[in-house]
Parts: sequence; structure tokens; C-alpha cells
Amino acid sequence: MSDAVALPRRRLRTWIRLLRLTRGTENHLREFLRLRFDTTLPRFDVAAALYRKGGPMKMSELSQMLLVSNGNATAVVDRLERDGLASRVPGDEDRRVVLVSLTGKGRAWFDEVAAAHEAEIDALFAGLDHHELDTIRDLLKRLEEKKHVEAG
Amino acid sequence: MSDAVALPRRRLRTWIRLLRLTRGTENHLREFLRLRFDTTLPRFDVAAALYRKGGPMKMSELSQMLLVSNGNATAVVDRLERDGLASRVPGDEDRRVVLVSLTGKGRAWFDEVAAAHEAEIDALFAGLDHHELDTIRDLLKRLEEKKHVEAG
DNA sequence: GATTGAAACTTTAAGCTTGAAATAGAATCG
DNA sequence: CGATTCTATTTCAAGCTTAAAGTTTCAATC
Repeated sequence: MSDAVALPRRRLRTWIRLLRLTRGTENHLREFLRLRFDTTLPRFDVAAALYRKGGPMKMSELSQMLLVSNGNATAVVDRLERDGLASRVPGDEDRRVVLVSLTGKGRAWFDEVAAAHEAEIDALFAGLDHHELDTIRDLLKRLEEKKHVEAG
Repeated sequence: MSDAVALPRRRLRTWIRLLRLTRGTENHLREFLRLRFDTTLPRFDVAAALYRKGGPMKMSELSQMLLVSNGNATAVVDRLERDGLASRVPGDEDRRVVLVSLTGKGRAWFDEVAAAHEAEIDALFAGLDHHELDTIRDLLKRLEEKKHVEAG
């Protein structure tokens, strides 16, 4: 009597709305990065991962972190390298490994773009206060745990 | 005293986690559609929009619904048409318009794929019950409203 | 009823992304 | 040790995606 719509259908609808929010936000950020900094979202994402890491990072680590294919990581790093923002060094112990880092120029560039990026996100998500952020964090954690259970 | 991390930074972190959840789910669904049905996510998304519409749909309406560029809609519909799943008809009143529909084959195909797709989503989001779905819906609504305020 | 401007769609070039094949180095094991 | 197998990365072909330019049609104004 109580539930007008069954759970599976509600989960599907929620996924679709989540996807729309994410796409809309990505579209906004893509245009923002293009107009203000003449760059792209994938390059920013790779730079962010390298910056956060703080030092040399394996290509495989990078693609796992960003949830993209290894071939994709290669292509984006190629472009960052061409622009002088990142550099590759062969691994010391294991010579199959390639270690990527941001160059000095890359770090300076990211400092500037990231500040503007964070301000933009802050404006886009201004509707969420501390309490609501807590709520989302808990929901996301639950989903992650669920996945681990399934995988394990 | 109370807030260890400032709001802007927390909003950024939340966005990053949301993005990871979405990417992970999309990756899962992409592989699912490829292995089980030998198809792709964009084709499924376009078919879903056409199916939901129930009748002929303008190309522009389609791209706005999916939040993709008009050129992108053209390309994906091209492929669906080539596979006999969708068909184009020039608009009657306004002949600039192109109206897209699913073919009979397209509808039958979508019926099959969509059922499996919904079951997959249901499993992925099994961690969310009715109450949590309510919570997410409220949060998403708040973000939508915020955007409208900004735009207006 | 011609011109001008706007709208709907397609085309194009460049970049993004994937999955699979290719390359090269490391590790196992017989 | 040598063959096989595994791992890290790149390369490749195909498809996806965008922004911008091009086409065709409509609307409005003169």
C-alpha cells in the first residue's frame, strides 16, 4: 500500500538523476576551463592526480586513480608532456614502469587553475552545507562498502 | 573549533567522490552492455530517451535531454539508424526539423536490454533503501533549484 | 517577394576513450 | 639456464564528444 514505486525503479531513477547532475556539472566545468584557461577536463584531472601525489607516479597508478584505461592515460600524458606541464622518467628498479611527474611549470599552472576550479565547484555546490555534505558522504560510503562486499 | 575542514574544500571533495562513483558505475555498465548485448552506453542512452518519449522526437530535443552536443546526437543516431534500430523523418510543419523514432526492431531491442540494465542498476544501488533514495532526491532537488536561481 | 537574420541539423577537425594487439621487461619453474 | 608466463606500457582502430563552420529552411522586415 505504502510504496507507489518499487525499489528497483526508484534506484534506476536515482541513477539517471545522478548521471544528469554529473554531466551537467562536467559540461559547466569543461566550458569554464576552456574559456578561462584554454584547457580541458582530462588534462586537469591528470594534473590534479599528479599534484596530489606530490611525486613521481606510475602510469598504471594514474589510470587506476582516474578510472580510465591505460591507453587513455598515455594519450593525455602525451599532451601534457608536449605542453611542458608533465615529464616521464623510466622506472629505476623495474624498467617496464614509467614514472610521470608535473614539471615546475606544470605545478605553477595547476596552482592557478585549481584555485579557480575550486571556487567554481564551491559556487555550483553552494546549496550543500556541512550537514548535507555529511549526509552525502555517508551515502557514498555505503555504496562503496556494498561494492566491496560484492567484489569480495 | 568545530569544522576541521572549510566548506569550499568539503564541497570539492564531495564533487570528486561523486564523480568517481559515476565513472565507476558507468564503467561497469559499459562493460555489461558490451559483454551481454554487444552495444554501447551512448546508444543505450539515446534509445532510452526515444523509448521514453514514445513517439517522434526532434534531434535538438534529444541532445538537450541527454546534455550532449547536437553533433553528438547526429553521430549516435546515425549508428542506430545504420543498425535498423532508429529511423529519421523530416518534420512536416518545419522542414529544418528531423524527427527520430525507434523502429519496431529498436523497441524490441530496447525492451530486452533495458530490463537487464535495470536489474544491473538495482544490484549496484542495493545499498540504498527507500529512505536513502528520498534523501538523495531532496539533495538533488536542492542543487537543481540553486542552479535555477543562479541562471535566473 | 527579396533580403536579412535566426534556427535545426549536419559536417568537420581535433581531442578523448576504449578494448585489443604489440612490445618489452620481469618472474616463475622445470 | 631457457622457455613460458605474467606485468607495465604503448600503439592502434573504432567509436564518442565537442566546438566551430557549413547547409538548408523558416521568419520577419522592408
